[in-house]
Amino acid sequence: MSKKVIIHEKSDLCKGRLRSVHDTLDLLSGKWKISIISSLSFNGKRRFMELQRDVEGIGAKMLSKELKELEINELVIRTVYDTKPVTVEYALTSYGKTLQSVIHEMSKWGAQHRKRIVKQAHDKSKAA
Amino acid sequence: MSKKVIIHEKSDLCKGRLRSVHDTLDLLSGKWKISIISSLSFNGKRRFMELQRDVEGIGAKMLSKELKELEINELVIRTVYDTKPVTVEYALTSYGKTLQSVIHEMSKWGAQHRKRIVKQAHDKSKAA
DNA sequence: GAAAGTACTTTCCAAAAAGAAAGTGCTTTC
DNA sequence: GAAAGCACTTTCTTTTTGGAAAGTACTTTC
Repeated sequence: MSKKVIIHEKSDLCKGRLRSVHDTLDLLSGKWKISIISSLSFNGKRRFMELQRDVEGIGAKMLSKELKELEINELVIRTVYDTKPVTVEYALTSYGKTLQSVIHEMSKWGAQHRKRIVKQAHDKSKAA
Repeated sequence: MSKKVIIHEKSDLCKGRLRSVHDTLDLLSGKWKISIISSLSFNGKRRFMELQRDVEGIGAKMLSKELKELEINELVIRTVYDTKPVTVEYALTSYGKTLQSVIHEMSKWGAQHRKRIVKQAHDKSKAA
């Protein structure tokens, strides 16, 4: 159950930073993780089906796989309630919330990049 | 030549942030981009073969593909010198350098995450 | 008692990504 | 003139990823 914690191996001094960036990147990559984290961060606790409805387009298999990976990395906790039938709730851990600074930086850069690309496209169409 | 600028479509208000994060993530994803950026950031200008030696394991096809994507997104400039045979140099653009804040956040988080995971593994082996 | 809902897992398949190897065209070095 | 270096591209094969559909098991509602 613990092999999905991807950690990159390299020896050099300067390569430590590279490895760290890759570790973070791998944790967030895949089409769905950011959307899942975002829903959890916005809504607090969420059940499987709720998440599936939040994250449009995701199938049960993918959702279950992504949640497992997030759980292994301790970003998300899964709580099972002994009701009939069982209720399962997912939530960000407080550790998961520490990712928010990273996500915020990415969001800021991404927003500004989009503006740049759109402006560029606009300028090009003018030139023609 | 300009279709590789990946921009996600979604309508909602809150989804704008999601889209921005995905834009950034897509730009940096793939096994090699971060390593290429890192070599360029450390060494300044670099030629194709130098990069291939810097980034261990990368093949010519991948290197050329990744460089093209970075170029399209204006993170890297490619300069051809009219020597015989031609000399080609790659370098980060000043815009490319603006990514450094994002990369730095990822690096910080990744380093601390690794510590956490290693400590956890250590604690577990003790308990056994 | 049939349908629908929750929480998944399993199987099967198609598409995409990645790597290995060879090829191109030109030049300098031995 | 053979070999090797630069900067790639092309082709072919393998691996990985992702999705659709069905299945499991249990329960509440009509």
